[in-house]
Amino acid sequence: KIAPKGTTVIQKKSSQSGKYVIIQNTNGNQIPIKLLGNNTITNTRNAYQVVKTGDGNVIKLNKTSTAGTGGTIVKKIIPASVAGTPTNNNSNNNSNNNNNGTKTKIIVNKSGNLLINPMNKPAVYLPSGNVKINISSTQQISGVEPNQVIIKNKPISPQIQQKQPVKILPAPSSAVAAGTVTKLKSIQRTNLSPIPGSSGQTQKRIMFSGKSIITKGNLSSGTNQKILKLANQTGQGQIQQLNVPGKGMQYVRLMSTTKPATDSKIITAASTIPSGNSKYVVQNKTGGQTYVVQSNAGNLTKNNMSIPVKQEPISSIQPKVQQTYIRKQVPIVKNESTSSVSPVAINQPTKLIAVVKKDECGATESAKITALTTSQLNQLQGATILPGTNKTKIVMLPSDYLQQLEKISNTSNTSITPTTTTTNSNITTLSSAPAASSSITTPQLNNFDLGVLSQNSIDDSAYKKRPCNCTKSQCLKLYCDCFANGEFCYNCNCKDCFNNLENEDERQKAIRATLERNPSAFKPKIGTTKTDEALRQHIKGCSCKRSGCLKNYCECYEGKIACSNNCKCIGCRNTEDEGHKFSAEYVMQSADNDSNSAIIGGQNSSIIGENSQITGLDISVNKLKRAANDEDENFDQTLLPATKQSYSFMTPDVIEATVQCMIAQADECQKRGVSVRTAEKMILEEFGRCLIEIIDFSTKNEN
DNA sequence: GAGTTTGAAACT
DNA sequence: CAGTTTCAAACTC
Repeated sequence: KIAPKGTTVIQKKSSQSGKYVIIQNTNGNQIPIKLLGNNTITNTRNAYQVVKTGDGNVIKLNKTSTAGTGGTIVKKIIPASVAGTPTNNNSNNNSNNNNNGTKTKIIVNKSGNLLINPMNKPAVYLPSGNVKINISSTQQISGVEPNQVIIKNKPISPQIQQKQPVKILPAPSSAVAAGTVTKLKSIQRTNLSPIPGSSGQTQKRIMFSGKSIITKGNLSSGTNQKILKLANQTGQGQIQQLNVPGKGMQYVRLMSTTKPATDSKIITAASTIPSGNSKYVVQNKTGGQTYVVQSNAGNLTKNNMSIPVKQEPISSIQPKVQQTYIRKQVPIVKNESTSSVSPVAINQPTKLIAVVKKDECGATESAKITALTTSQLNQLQGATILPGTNKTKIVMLPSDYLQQLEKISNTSNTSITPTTTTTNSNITTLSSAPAASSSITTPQLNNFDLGVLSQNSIDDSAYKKRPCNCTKSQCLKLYCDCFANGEFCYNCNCKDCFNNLENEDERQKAIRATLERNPSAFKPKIGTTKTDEALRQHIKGCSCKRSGCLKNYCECYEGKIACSNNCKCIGCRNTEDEGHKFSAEYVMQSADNDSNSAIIGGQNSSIIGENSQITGLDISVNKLKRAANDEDENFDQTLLPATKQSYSFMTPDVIEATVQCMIAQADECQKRGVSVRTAEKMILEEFGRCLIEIIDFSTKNEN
């Protein structure tokens, strides 16, 4: 940080109370600045001195002289509580100061701003001409003791003071670029009109994690409690990790903003869950709100592209609905890069959308709603019971709890043993109360209570982030992929990990340090040229020497792009000229084990896999695969099926828009009160219409 | 799964 | 900015 202009360091001083730098301003006033913590006075350069404080701040001071023995401590730090009154008080027994306020002072005003009066005038509260230096409050910077100040020429950066849910723009992984990774993102909910009679209905929100079934409220007729299952134990006021693929770990906090609801319902009943579709629309029976949108990777696009889930401020959705829980996202770092996750004020209610987890045990995929009795709940260790009535409790369980429950149900004959009922809809209840079971498994769909458009719940793959294995970097260096992607570590195998919320301070420091080294450190490495959006290039280029840029050591190869002039590689074979060879080689190498093979091949690929319907075309699969990786101008792109087009057109925005249309259609269905089957049909037709538009657009817009 | 290779990141 | 070291992933056996 740069000291006020004109100041010079005249002495470095240590005392029992710490280290000081005595600076002299243009008026000859000597001002001591106490350094912080284990600060050190480091390099003395020719032109300036650099003072490094304990927290990593650097004060850069012009150096004109080292002479002088001044350095009278003019230490006048007025507590904020009393600093509101202009004062001339210099009570630190400094001989060079008097009490008439004519000497330079350092005061702290009410706002916690450090004021230095360099004009040798009486110190008054916020006088013009004073140098105003913002300081952080001691609550906001760790390691800063009371009465210590950090001098900054600018306010503390917002990401320190306010944790805004702005995420570092992650560098797109190669898999994402290929459009093949199952990815859960956010979808903005459309305004869904409430069902009449919803006014004043108290509702709760659903919290969820990628591995959880989350539901809440009591069932339509049962008196049992439901289980919310989260990845980790959590509860109101506690922070819960949510892994939002593509956005990394998101941390949410459950907070109560109102009294517990007397009776809340979100999922009231389940109908038979058909398979083969792509989404859940779960609606409050009485409130009329659509709460849950669940997509799965498998069906919507045939490319394992998943449907995002997004929060939306509740105020724009249902003002009359009383909000019980809100979601707070904790930021990673402030970044001007766009992010689909908008900052959310701490106390701003948000709409939460739940994801229903795939039943890992069942042969068929299913959603699960579980109900337990109080006695059972009391025996659930690790569960957090959220406020609710006796009839309605929300319980959050560790992610593996359902499995535990299933084991219990299979092995135990104690009172906790639940009655397991599996219905056609594969909704399993664990309850001793038949009423609850029936309420869950009723095949009747009441007023679009639960329109399940897809049976393919999201499995873990939808949340999979490649775990890191860092051992020495504490996951705070770019060596760590999680950190480099702006994500928290989650389900990783790292040691001494600091890339988590518990070490947010350290993490923020690391982020700042990384950005200091390279301001573009968190930006995508692979961008597009200005002239050709389709031509992706590694911005920095690789520097491979021995791999020929034909192995995943090479970032270009890993990103499935050819090396460019940006590269400094030696013996590169990853070029446009060798593109055919490279691409074919790549496909042959990767088809077997690459998860991306789902899109460009594989037995079950609906596009160009062995069972593909288009294999009859006079194009070999390999040629298609190869061409999909080529920029071969001689290759007839129109021969390509969705593979190529999907890169260009199935962008997140397009997918999001598509799903929005489908949600709107669902809303329309609900308004009309059509049957579920009709609703499914209408929504699928809407999906088809969207696809036609996309295809239409793609054929008209080659770029 | 252990050991080696590789190249980006970090450091000097 | 160049050279070296560190690091974690990719790769090999």
